[in-house]
Amino acid sequence: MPAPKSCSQLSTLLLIPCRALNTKKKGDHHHNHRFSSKLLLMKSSMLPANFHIQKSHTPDWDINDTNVPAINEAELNEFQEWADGHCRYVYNPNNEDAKKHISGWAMRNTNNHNVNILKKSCLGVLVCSVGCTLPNGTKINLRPAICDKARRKQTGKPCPNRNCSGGQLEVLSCRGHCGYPVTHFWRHTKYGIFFQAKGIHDHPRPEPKSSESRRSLGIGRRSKGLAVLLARDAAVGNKLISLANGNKREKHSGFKNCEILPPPLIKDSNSNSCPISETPHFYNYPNDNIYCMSMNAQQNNQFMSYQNYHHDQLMHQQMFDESSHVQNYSFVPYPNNETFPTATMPINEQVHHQENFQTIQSNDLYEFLPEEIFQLDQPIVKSESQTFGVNGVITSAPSLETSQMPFVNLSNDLSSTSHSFLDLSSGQIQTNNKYPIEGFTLSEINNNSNYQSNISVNDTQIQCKVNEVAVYNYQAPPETSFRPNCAVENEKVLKRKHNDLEHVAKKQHSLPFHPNSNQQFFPKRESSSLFQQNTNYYSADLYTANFPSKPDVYRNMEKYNNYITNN
DNA sequence: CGATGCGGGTGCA
DNA sequence: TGCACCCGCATCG
Repeated sequence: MPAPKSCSQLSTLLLIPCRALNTKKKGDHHHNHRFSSKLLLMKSSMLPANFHIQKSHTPDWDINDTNVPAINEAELNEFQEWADGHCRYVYNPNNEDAKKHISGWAMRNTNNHNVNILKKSCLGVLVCSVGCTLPNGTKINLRPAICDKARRKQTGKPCPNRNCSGGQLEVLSCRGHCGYPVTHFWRHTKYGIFFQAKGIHDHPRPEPKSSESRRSLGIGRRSKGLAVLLARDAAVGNKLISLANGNKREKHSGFKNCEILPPPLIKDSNSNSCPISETPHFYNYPNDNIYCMSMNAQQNNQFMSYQNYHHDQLMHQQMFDESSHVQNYSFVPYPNNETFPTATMPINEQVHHQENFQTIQSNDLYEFLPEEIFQLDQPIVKSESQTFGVNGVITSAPSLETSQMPFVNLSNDLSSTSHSFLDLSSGQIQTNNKYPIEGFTLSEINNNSNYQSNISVNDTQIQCKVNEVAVYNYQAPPETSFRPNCAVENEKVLKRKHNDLEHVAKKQHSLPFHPNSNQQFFPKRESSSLFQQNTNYYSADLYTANFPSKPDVYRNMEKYNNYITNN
């Protein structure tokens, strides 16, 4: 393994107890035997953003332990509304939120046939089926109803964004735990309310319950007057929150405190969780990393938006799933320097957790006209001049108009003509001047021992550009695209992705073939003179790769020709 | 009406 | 056997 480069900036090597990363399912004996009692040497960048080692004074426990430890009052945690990642907390038994098992995530009760432990699973988030964009650039991220019946009523309803044409609400399900929904466990003892979460949400946050009530006031029915009032209220409120609360919100964010803990003292052979690689780097929707829009936090117009859900982007997501572990990582000093001073996190984790960014929930923005937004305060600006810096700090807002499938803007440098890309069929990073691939920095790959075996690259940090897209030589999911030693789960994930793609395919129903490469692709609506013409395509080979039995569905040269003609 | 919790039951691995 | 998930029921606000 080569010596890490630029460690001070990018990563640190850490010894992590495997149990700290959670073990494999019981049935996966191979994994258990191989990892459960060992230490792993890992790059910190490969760890979840919310990973840090618990302080030693906190007792170890697992929610399924026969006996959970007694907890001193001093060891109780503050309530985490947005707990994410594998984490455990013990709340004060009198904490009202904990008593109600509240979560910002839409969690529904799941019967685990254990009267002592309440189990809940995440329902994901309601999104627009066409991935429309609200006037302020955010996406629809509504809270799914917990009740199945009510949720069924929600889905299929017209997108509440009045600027959306034809979109319907649909559930973006959570698959953050081995392809299954993230689960929360609650257990009450006289010492405290024990909480444990398994999995990392791979979808945007839904609107919190607190804002949900607004919908019942009529916003959802597009009652403009009230909606504008409430939207105004919401936007101002968000600004005020960002101003007034500052770090305070961190306490409730799940960003700061979410921990992956050392193994329980009482080994629980029944515990079910994913192995080390269950991080967004491996298979979470990597398009969390794209189309993130944020503002300068110090200008009080900060907000975050996932922008990540669009059916088009599922394609992109699939493409990037295979290389998600080599996407741009960012270096973020961990809030608690005592415990984990050099944690790194990918951008998407920042988006998940960084509370410098406020979420404007879409329900606050029904009927939200740009001019109305701009009347509120400073405009919610999108700037193309700002960038995602090398260290991954989000400071840019990719153009919402010019890029049909926007990417993280990684660079201001638009002059580069040489690009590297990951050839998934060979596992090799290749360089040419024709087919760049976006969204990762090669220095991360270089330093990544987990994935380095078949990858050799220059020590050049390649940064790709907004609007620049790659013909993607997709053949088949490589081994490294999934969790190592987790074949069963990988298969599940693949199956679900397959279903996703099928879903996408039905909606897209046609993709053209690239005239020169015989690959399918997503055409761009607008081509930029900055880039070579041939790079302005999204490959869709993965469609045929995933649906070898029905390639015809995606072949429609006529449509492509029409497209070329019209554009 | 929907959130929440409980629990019987099924299918899968 | 453990887990995800479905369903119905009851309670509560």
